[in-house]
Amino acid sequence: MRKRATAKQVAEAAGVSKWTVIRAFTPGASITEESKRRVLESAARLNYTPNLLARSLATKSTGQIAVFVDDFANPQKLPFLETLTEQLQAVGRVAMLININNHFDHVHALLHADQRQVDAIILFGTAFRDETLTDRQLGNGTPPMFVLARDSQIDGVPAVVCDAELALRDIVDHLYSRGYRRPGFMSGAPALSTALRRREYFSKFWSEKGITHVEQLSAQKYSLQAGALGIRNYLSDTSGKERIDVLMCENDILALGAMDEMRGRFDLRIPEDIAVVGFDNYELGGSSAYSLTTYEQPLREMVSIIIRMIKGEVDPETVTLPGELVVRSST
Amino acid sequence: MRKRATAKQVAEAAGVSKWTVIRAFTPGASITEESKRRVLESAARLNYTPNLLARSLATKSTGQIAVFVDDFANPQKLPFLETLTEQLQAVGRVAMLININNHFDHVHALLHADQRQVDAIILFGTAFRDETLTDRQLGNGTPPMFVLARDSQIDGVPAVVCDAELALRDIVDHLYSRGYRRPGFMSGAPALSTALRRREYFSKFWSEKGITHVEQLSAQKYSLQAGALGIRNYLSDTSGKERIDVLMCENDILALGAMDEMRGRFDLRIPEDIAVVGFDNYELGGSSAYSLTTYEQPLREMVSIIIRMIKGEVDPETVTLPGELVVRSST
DNA sequence: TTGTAAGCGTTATCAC
DNA sequence: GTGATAACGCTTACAA
Repeated sequence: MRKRATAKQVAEAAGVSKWTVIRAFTPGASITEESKRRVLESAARLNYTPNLLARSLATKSTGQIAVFVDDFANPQKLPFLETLTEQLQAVGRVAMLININNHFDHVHALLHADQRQVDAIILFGTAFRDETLTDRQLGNGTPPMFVLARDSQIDGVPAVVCDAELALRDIVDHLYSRGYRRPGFMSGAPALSTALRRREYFSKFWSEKGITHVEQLSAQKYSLQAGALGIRNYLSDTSGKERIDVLMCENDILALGAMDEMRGRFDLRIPEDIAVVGFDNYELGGSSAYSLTTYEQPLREMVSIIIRMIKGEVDPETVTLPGELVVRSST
Repeated sequence: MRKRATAKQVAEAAGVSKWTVIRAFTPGASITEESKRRVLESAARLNYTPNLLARSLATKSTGQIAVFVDDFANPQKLPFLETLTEQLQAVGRVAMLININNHFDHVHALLHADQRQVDAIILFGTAFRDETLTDRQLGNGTPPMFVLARDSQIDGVPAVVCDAELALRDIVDHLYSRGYRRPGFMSGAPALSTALRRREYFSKFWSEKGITHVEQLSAQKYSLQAGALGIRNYLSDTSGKERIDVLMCENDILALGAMDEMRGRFDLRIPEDIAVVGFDNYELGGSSAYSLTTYEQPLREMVSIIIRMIKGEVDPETVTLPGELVVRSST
């Protein structure tokens, strides 16, 4: 059975009251050097550390931030999680990682996080439906929510995203200057595709260049297989001369899956037969096997801003940040 | 300001005592249907849900499991985290994701987790040094620890791992039967390499087949770049005829990095010039670009067992589980 | 079946 | 600067 020392025990050992013990552990509290020394000494001897649980109950702030994730197939989640945990911990917070896939429906997860008194909820999902969160059955007490790396369609819930308009303008400019004229766009989950707005801007900027038709491919979800299937369906149905000359995929994973399929099953050369563009700058896309042109999100800044919103240092408003085009030999 | 209804308020609204309210929310408590109905009704109206924080303080059990991660470069962490969170949540627990990289040294993280009264700690790291955790400065009250997916060198801390002996026997048998006779092994972080024991068994089984020399390559850490660098150093220093004919990498990421380098910079064919084997069965390794022979860990079972240990349903003892060889065209 | 008293380990606030 | 009182919201006895 676990047994931890409490402030009370330390107090007795040090010959002071438990409130003095608390003061010794409260930066800037008014306490004499002498008392503090004695308290810390006894504390060390008894192996005492404050119980954050009890503190949270009293202060009504847990320092715990729930992070909702629903798409573990995208390896790009990992660097985000790394940065997120790192920056949260740097300001004394900690991440509660909550899987909102399948069985764990969102409302339930929300309820659970709420019951655990988290200070905030970061929606770092991909395919979740905003509608399920819109009504927020939890009444007025719900912890503040923030959406990371996709648009928010929920009223009063701000998002921190990479600026899709800037990104797609850069991408289309690049492709146009490379001479491509028959663009295609492969989207993943329908719900997210609208939220990311990548497809929308892709079409818009092509049409500004006089190219009004963008071939639409759909992968239904975000995975290698889905990307492969998406391009396979298209290529099987379309003869060589009618094919697109460049394919933009909604993220790198789709792009990698599509590239494999194009080369492995259809013997196409990239970029000679079809060029490919992704989004995210996932590490493996940069390998010589793929050398995928892509767009990098300003991960650290995005995370940093969302944390400052949580801390209340920045007004909770949707923020879009510029990313960076990464040109490689797939275009 | 947040305001949640408390059991007391619900009690007043329902015209009962707060303990009756508790009972209505405690499965199997003795309470009349009538009381329960009235309580739940008031609770619903007031939007009441139990405060898990207060409960934890009273019960001395938080249902929170700290997961220590120090290697976010390996995408294989993601499916593990997915399974872990899924299974934890299925039994009413939740994962606290703790980054123990760089600045966040392990002892500090341990202390922090302990102060938050987590029920258990899962060490799901790669390169952490066991020594720093061995003494466990926290005294006797430390939450139980478990190591996931690598060996434990800490006294009294059990590990749940994929059986390296079985795995390497299968792998070496396979390579031998394919006719390879000049094996090389690329290891990553020195600390982990010994913990994984893959190198050790690789050499052992080759030597049982009469091949006593295994070329040792080192990548220092686990990443694409490290894998690429490791093989580059070796190939630059070794002329064609003296080269190994098969390279086993400690995990898939190293293998993918090495393959890129072998093909991109040295124009080698895989497997004709050098065959490659990885470990983990990371999804991308199965793509046609790599088609990497590898070994799959029994992820779900590993997670399941560690959770049962946490719940106390299984004795906390180190467990090794068999995985499965996945043969593809890289060998 | 239900109500009461005591306790979990802190913090906030006010006297001294 | 220090000690005391009350409170945070729940659970676990135990008594009615």
